[in-house]
Parts: sequence; structure tokens; C-alpha cells
Amino acid sequence: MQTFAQILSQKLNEALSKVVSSDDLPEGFQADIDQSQNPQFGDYQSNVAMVLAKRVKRNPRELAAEIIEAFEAGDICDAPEIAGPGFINFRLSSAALENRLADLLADAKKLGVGAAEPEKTIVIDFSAPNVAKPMHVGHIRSTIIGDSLARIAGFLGHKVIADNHIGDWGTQFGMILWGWKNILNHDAMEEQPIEELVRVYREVNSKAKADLHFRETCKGELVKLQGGDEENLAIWEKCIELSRQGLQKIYDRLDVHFDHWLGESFYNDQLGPLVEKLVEEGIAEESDGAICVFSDNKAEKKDDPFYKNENDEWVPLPFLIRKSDGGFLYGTTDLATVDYRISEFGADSIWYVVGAPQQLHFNQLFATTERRGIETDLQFIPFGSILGKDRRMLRTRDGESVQLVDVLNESVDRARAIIEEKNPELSDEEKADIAEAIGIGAVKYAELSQFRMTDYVFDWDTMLALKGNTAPYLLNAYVRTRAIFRKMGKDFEEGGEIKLTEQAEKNLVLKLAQFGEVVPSVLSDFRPNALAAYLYEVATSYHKFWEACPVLQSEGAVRDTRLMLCELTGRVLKCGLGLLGIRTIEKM
RNA sequence: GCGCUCGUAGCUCAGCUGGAUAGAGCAACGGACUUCUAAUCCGUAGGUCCCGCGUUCGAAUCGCGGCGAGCGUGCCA
Repeated sequence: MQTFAQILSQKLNEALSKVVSSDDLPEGFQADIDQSQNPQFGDYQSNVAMVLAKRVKRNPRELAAEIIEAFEAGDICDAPEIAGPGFINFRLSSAALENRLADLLADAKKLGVGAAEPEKTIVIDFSAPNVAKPMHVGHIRSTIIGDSLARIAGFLGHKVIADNHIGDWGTQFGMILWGWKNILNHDAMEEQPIEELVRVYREVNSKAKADLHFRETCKGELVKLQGGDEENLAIWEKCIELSRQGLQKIYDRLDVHFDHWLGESFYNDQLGPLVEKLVEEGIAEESDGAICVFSDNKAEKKDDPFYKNENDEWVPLPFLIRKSDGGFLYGTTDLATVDYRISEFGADSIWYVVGAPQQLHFNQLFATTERRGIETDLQFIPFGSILGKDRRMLRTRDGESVQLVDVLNESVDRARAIIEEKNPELSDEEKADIAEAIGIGAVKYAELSQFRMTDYVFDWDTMLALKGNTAPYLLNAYVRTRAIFRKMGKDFEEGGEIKLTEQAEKNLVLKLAQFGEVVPSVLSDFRPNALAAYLYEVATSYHKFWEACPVLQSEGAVRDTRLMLCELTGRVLKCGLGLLGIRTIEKM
């Protein structure tokens, strides 16, 4: 199904070709159609006349008049109007909206969202927590944004592979191994393994911060692990297993799913050969005992990730792939990971949903990959930081930061309190289920409704707000669509006559029809917040419709049509919220 | 020093590829509930889009130069 924007654009380009010869147009020129911001300017608008006026040496309004003259609207819209300096405004006809309502109801699965062309295999790397450390609020962004992008890409027909590249081989294991051997409480371990692991990590970490000599002791444990020491390997494996169980609980609660958990350790045996190969190929070289990738000097210095400027002088900034002590770095692992994802998964694209501070790392990684002759599309999808009260970054290493589980629990508790107040007659079971959906949904929506690059200070009330532009608002709109059918005593049935009479109805149909325009646009710049903003507008349009248009008291075609609007709104909200990873509920 | 990101209403933030009079939510004030669940709707008030210059018919958006904040800048990830 073509979107309104696509149909109008096609017709506009046909009209344009009759008015302006293709020789006068820039190569591959396409007239664009935009959704109008203000209803007084119609539903869609084009600025093509203003864009082209100068080039064809014409007055924009005159050019617009000729384009309109040649425009064959069919029954999709009324005659376009010229406004302002040369805008062409299109107002959809009631017939077009009525037909679209029927078409969208018939398209129950995709709701007017077309498949992406071409279909690609996309590996999405997100969440990637460190093993044996608690997931804190900082992990929420990668996890929730990545999951939403995975859902959206999948909905658009791409083959999506979600890979949790967990940190299961880092330096933290030196501390954990020492802690396991020296301060582990085995009884506590039996009862609450994750909590005990976290306690041990925190205690050793704070000891290591203060004591340089002790850090060396821990490093010794790490070296033994990396050397294949059996006792340490066994402990390491146990830690990973326990951590995975703990992480899985949170992912289940968040309804986040991975196809693979290929952590750093998975690539261990590939790192040595990879480094040697890079040296052979002349891409990497030895420097101060370490193996590094330096610039190939093909780019300008200021755009070259292998240079930095110090006191007005450009000095090499290498990408380290082997330390002078022989150890490997996360850059090495990332290079190996790219290889694996291409050879084993057939990745056309790899998306990395990782915090903005790692910009340089990915610039170097991508540049190195390109120099190896790999043409796969690599996308760094950065996000801003969650800051502490002091406006400083919440550090991964800071064992004191707020844990993700606590955020979820608090959110669910707050939702529960409001349910108790507003709907005490619900059963305990219903209350618990609704509170869970609202609480988790609120956390996700808070994250997804703002631009990913925005930094913000962690604040319980901001993140867990339940009024205004929040998950409960959208869920309430959905619940209201369901309440109608519950009251009526039966589900929606196909058929019936369509007749749009009120402006609120037309506004709602138009908004619903734009689902197919919004969803694909999210991936153009990886902005799930564009979908969130759209869904908020759908909910607002529906709430306005709800106020203005009684459904069950109306009759005939008007009633049929309104029931269709309720049904379609419900479907779009459920599907759209689903793409954000937010579950809908029938009552609240 | 240099690089990246950000700077929009009292507060929290939208505003992607340049479009018409810059929008939401919260907070404030004034209205609408024996309801198809008011977790809603309607209205009022609130702006030097950090500053300056430039490109353009048109700039919050693009370019250059400042100012301010955060992050990054060779052996952690």
C-alpha cells in the first residue's frame, strides 16, 4: 500500500514533468511532499515551486499555478492550493480518507507499513553488559534503544540478528577471582548468587582503588586465568553462568531478546592470528612493544581518527590491537567480531548501540575495517550519558550507582499505588499485571521518547513520571479503544459502511494513515523517539475523537465508522508500542 | 590545545534531510465528570531558539567565528 505522501509525490512529479522539461531539472530531481505542520495549510505540502523557481527563472507562484494546472488529483484530494511565497498545499478528500480506513483495516499485520527495499541482514550489537557486575541505570539506554531498533528493523522486513556482546573477559575478572577465593560467603552464594557476586566485586573494587599493590595481586589472578589455569577457569565459567542467569531475569522482565550471546571470550582464539595477519598485510605494526594500526595518511588530518592535535602539532593516535605485555584489547575483539558477523551471519549491516564517549574507538575500528577491504555497512549509533546528581557521568566502575532492578521495581510500585487509588476493584492478579506493564513501559517510554543523544541527570521522578507524555497516557488511549468493545459485549467485526462526518474523525484517520510514513523514517537516523512522538499524537487524536464523537450512542454508518476508528487506533497503538518494546493491557 | 556532542518557555525536553505564526509535558491559573474508565479534554499565561557574521526567496536547522557545559584524546572497556 502506498502512503499518501508517496501517492501525492508521484502525482506531483508527473505534473512537474509536464511543466518543466527534464533538462532544466537537477539530475535525479524528485519533488518532495511533506506533512503539513498546521492544518490551515492542508494535510500535505510541497515547496517544489520555490526550490525550482530560480533554476528555471520563473516566479514561484506562477510556476506553482502551472504545476497545479497539470496536477491530476483523481479522487485523492481537492484541487491543490497555492499559499504564501509558493507553497502547494494538498487537502485529502473525505473519500480518500474513507478508502484508506478500509484499506488499513484490511492490512491487519502491517497497518500500511511497507517492506524496506532492499531487505538486509542486520546484526545489532546492544546492551552488552559486563559480566559479574550489576546492570545499572546506564545500561538501560543501549538495551532499550537497541531492542526497539531491532524490532523496527524486523517489522520492516529486514533479517535482524540481536547479539549480546557481553564483557566476559575483561580485567574485572582479576578482582573477582581474588574475591571468590578470599572473601566469598558461600552460604550467601547459595541463596542469592548474583547479589553475593555484586557484593564481592564492590568490596574488592574499593580495596583495589585504594591499594596499588593489591591491584597487582588481582592482575596476577587475571594472568593465570588468561594462561589457562584450571582453577581460575572453573571459577570464571561459574561466574559467567550465574551472571547470565541474573541478566536473563532482567531481560525477561524487559521483554528483550537476543539471538546470540557471543561475548568477548568467544573470540579469544581468533585474536592472535588476526593480529599476525594484520601485521603481515602491513595494516598494523609494532610500536613501543605494542601492535598498533597507524594512519594511512589518505584523509585530511583533522578527519583522520589516527591523528590527534597537541599544541598545534598533529601526532599519531594509534589503534591498539595488542599490548606490549601480549594482551589483547577490545579493539582486537571488535575486529574479530566484525569478521565473524560477516562470515557466519552474512551481515550486510552491523549496528552498534553504544555510548557516545566511544566515538573515537568506532571511528578507528571502522577505518581499520575499511582498510582491510571490508565494505559492510557499519553504523555507530551513539547515545548520551545518564548523569549523577553532580552532573558527572555515572561510571560503569562505580559500584554505587543505581541498579536497573531497583529502577524497575520502583516504577512498578509507583504504578501499583496509582492503580490501587483509581481502580481498587480490580483483582490482585490484574493489578499486579497492569502495574508491571505500566511500570516497565514508563521506564522504556521515558528513554525512547527523547532524542538518544540528550544527556540527562538521573532523577526518579523524571524517569518514572506517570502523567503527561508518558507510557500511561498512550496505554490509556489503547485501553479506551478496548473499553468500547468490552462495553458493547463483542469484538470488532469486519464490514459496515464508512462515513466520516466529524473533523476529529478525519484527523484521526489521517494520523493513523501516517504510521506507514513514520515507521520507516525511524531508521534513517535511528530515532525511535520519532515513533514515540507519533504515537503520542495518535493517542492525542484519539482522546480528542473520544471527547467529540460518542461511539456506542451513535447509529448506522456513523457508528460503524467510529467502531472501525477505535479498532484501527487500537491496532496502531498496540503495534507501535510493540515496536518500542512496550506491552499493552486491556484495562488499567 | 585538538576532536566529538550538546546549548530552545520557570523546569524537563521535541523540532531528522532548510519552509509558513518555534511545539509538547510538568509547574501556575480558569473551565468540563450521575461518562463509551477524568491516568482525559478545553482555555489562559509563558520565547533574544547561547551570541555574532554569512549562504538562501526563506535559518532553531546549513557554513564560519566566539561563549558555555559534558565527554574523549597510546597500552581499561
